[in-house]
Amino acid sequence: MGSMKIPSVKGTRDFYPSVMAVRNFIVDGWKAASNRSGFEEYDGPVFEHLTMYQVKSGQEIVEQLFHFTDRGGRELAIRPEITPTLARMVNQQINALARPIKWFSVPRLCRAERPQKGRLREFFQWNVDIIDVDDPRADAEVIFTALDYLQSTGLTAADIQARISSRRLLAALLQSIGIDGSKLEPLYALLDKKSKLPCEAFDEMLAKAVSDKDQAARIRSLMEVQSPDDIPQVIRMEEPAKAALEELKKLFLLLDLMGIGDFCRFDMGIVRGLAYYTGMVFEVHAVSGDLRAICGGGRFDNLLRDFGGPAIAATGMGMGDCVLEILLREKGLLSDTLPTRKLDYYICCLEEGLMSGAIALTATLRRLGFSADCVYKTAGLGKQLKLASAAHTAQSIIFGQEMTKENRLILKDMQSGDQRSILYNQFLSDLTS
RNA sequence: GUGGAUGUAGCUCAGUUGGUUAGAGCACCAGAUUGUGGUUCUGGGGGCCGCGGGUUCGAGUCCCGUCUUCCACCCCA
Repeated sequence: MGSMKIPSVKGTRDFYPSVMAVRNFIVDGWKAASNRSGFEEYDGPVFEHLTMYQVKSGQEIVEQLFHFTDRGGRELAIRPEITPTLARMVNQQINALARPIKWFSVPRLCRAERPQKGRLREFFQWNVDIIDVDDPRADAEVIFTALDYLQSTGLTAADIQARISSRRLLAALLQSIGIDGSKLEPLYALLDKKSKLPCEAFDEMLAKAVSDKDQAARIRSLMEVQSPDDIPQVIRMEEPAKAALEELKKLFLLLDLMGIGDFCRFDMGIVRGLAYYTGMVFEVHAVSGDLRAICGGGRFDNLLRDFGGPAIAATGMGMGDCVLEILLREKGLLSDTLPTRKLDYYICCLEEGLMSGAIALTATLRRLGFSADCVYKTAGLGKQLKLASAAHTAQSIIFGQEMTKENRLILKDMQSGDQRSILYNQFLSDLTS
């Protein structure tokens, strides 16, 4: 029992300092982009009542949750997404919160799925949501914020592309073809898979889902449409479809206006598996390679209502850290030598008798707001400067014979290598002036 | 949940038809250098060869099981 080696849990990562630096690099970028677009940060608990995740999902999803019973008999689950928490929090204070609400979060999430490329059991996911803006402006801003971040990492329109469609438009078109409203949901799941399936396999599955051959043929030609403008040539547009199409066109105008038109493309094949989307849906994909989506989202106007609140519009997106990190690495946009710490001063001490002075100066520097560290043991200067270098310090302070004889310390700039001696008291007063 | 591959030092990997005491590079530590870092050279510490069982005189090597990781499927909030 005493000498058991316990392995890490399947699908989890250990964030050693060098790995943590990468995670921070990503998360800091997310937060900066959120701030640029005017989002406020929030967070919730890492576990919630299990039923919260059963509201919108079936039994299969519940099997992919880490859940447990607490000592009071409560059925709880570790959060697999933060959107239900967002809905709960917003509903709880809906009358007190200033609207529109623009919130973001970077929650740590867990899903009990089998790990594979770009998917682990514990991960981080950036979420941005806009609540109570029933206008394509909000959809455009969500897409903009995601693309603004991705551009800030150095990715270009040659690397990534946002594929955009509309659930509202798709639903209206399918219904005008004659598909019954109750059949829409299973059809969404099938259409969402189209791009991953061979043509024949898709046709076969479509034939099973839609028995009417004429309907199936029209769905096939609808899915081949390249531009929203071509839709009227394939299907006669009725009023709901016309309105949805106008809304989608307005969204693309806004994306052009925001200067990200090059990144955005209409794609009838973007459906998203989930039932709760009600309008715009989008995914950002790497142009080449076979990575899963970097991020995805859309409009879900029924969200708050489904969680017992008022019917208020909402739109948002999520971006996970796993696929993103793989892509950034592939594109050479992740340095493998990100600093794990940065110091203003590192204090080297060459004589045991000077150590108490070095300790005191280190503490003084820290209290003044500088980052500072000091050797634990006196040693050769070469070795101490090596430690200073490893600590990524801007300057080294050397306590040596100059201190003993003249009360002077040596200040060495680690970038240039230049150094000068300065009276201890002068150094201190320079800092505070 | 299903299928395939994988596992040797902290990391990346060698390791002959099964045959002495399991190797290299990188990383780490020390020395060259008792007052000058990122370079170089020399040396050192580190291994239940994933784990359990089996075959064999003998297993890192062959067989079975199991776990991990990776890949694909299911799913994808």
